Amino acid sequence: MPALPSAPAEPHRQDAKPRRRVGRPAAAVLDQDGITAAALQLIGKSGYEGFTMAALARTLNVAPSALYNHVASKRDVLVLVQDHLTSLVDVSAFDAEPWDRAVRSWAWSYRDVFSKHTPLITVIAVLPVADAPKTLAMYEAVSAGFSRAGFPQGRIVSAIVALESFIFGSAYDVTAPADIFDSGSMAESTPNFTAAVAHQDLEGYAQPADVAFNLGLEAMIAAFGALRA
Amino acid sequence: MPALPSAPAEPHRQDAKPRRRVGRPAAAVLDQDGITAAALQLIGKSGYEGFTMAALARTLNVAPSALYNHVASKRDVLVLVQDHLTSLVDVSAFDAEPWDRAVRSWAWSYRDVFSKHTPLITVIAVLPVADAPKTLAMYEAVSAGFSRAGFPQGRIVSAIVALESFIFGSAYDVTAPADIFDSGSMAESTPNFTAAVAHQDLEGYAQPADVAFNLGLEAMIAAFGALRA
DNA sequence: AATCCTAAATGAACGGCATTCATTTAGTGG
DNA sequence: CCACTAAATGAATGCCGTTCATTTAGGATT
Repeated sequence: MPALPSAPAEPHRQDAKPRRRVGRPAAAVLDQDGITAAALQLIGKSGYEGFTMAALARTLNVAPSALYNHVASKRDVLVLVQDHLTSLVDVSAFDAEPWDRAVRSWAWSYRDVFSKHTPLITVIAVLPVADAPKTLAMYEAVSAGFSRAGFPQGRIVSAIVALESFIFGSAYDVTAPADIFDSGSMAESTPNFTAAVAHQDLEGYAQPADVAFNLGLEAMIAAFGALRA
Repeated sequence: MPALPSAPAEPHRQDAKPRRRVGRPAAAVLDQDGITAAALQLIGKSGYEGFTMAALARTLNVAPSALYNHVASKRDVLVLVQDHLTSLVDVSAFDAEPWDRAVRSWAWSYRDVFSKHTPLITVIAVLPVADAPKTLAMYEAVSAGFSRAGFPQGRIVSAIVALESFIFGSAYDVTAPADIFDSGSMAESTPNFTAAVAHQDLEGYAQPADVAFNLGLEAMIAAFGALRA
């Protein structure tokens, strides 16, 4: 949905002003923060298959239709959850550590958060930052860190996007089944790949997904680090 | 669904043997190839929102329930489509060009194919290769190319997975709205990021997504290239 | 204190969805 | 010609997100 300059009285707002309006009815059972918290808890308990508007309403002791006074759609709820989760991503290292360590710490944290919420990746990957203030705050912290480290300004956004793309893809990878690369009955016809799978070096990591993530992340850190002034 | 060792008479098979069984009824209106082709055409015309089992059946002049004689679920159809699309990814450069050029050509082709089919990424990213023979064939071609180029065997799979993760994430990026990084009213509170967006260098590319993809891909090619013997 | 206004909750509907199943159809091997 | 069976049908199921006319209840206005 692009912009809508003068939409009159939209049912929901992103910035959680503490319910002023003019002051009329203060006894609302529901609000966006409550919905977000309940959604997060429901997803944790039932997963994304069990996350329905009806189930969400049930945990809030409310009729499903009541949710639509605070949220325009189920997708809206997912956006709220996504933005909350992004606030859990650790950007603190950008204030305290050298650039490469900060990127490493941020990237692992980012991947870990969303590997438990891969269905949100389709939402976050194409969501305008204006609709997700906490996500925007993360970008601010990261780009400030890049700037401070002498990263050329014209490439900051591209570098962040490249890292983020890698992070999202790697988050899926975490959830892949352990036997994803078993060739099964086709092993004879794929000798190179089958051998590569059999001899994969785990490099001390517990999960293959961690090895691949480390490999790609270090590649980017090394190459991007060389761009700094 | 994990393995099912002795499932009796499963309704569908991946390898398209030319309809033998014993030889009874040869006049089937439907088969997996026809379903795949029709699905691909329907998706092209109506997108993934318009892709329903009912709509698919309609294009085949068949009742929706008839599809279930050849396919166990809608997800199964998506797997068939995904595997077909993967066969469109260009791996030919691995036979004809040096490693770095081959990786570059393969990665751009892979991203271009799936940027038009991002809803399939959730499927392909966690799908066992045994369920997708053409996808397995792609892995074979790529890992053979890595092997021939002197890439250490223990890291071939991890390197491919890292590249693939980046490719999947980047495919989403292609579909992002042009104004995704507009901070809107929050611009004053995010000066570093807002400036980085304003001064982003497009480096001659038509799309910001291409700049980021190039940046990340070249980083990986450079770092992985150094691992070769 | 009585009235008005309005945000927010309700419950019944709607259309669409994937999927199931009892039944019918139509070729083929015996 | 018969028996068998894969494949097609069409009705039914249950769930989903969402809409809407209606009711409720608390602060504002007088």
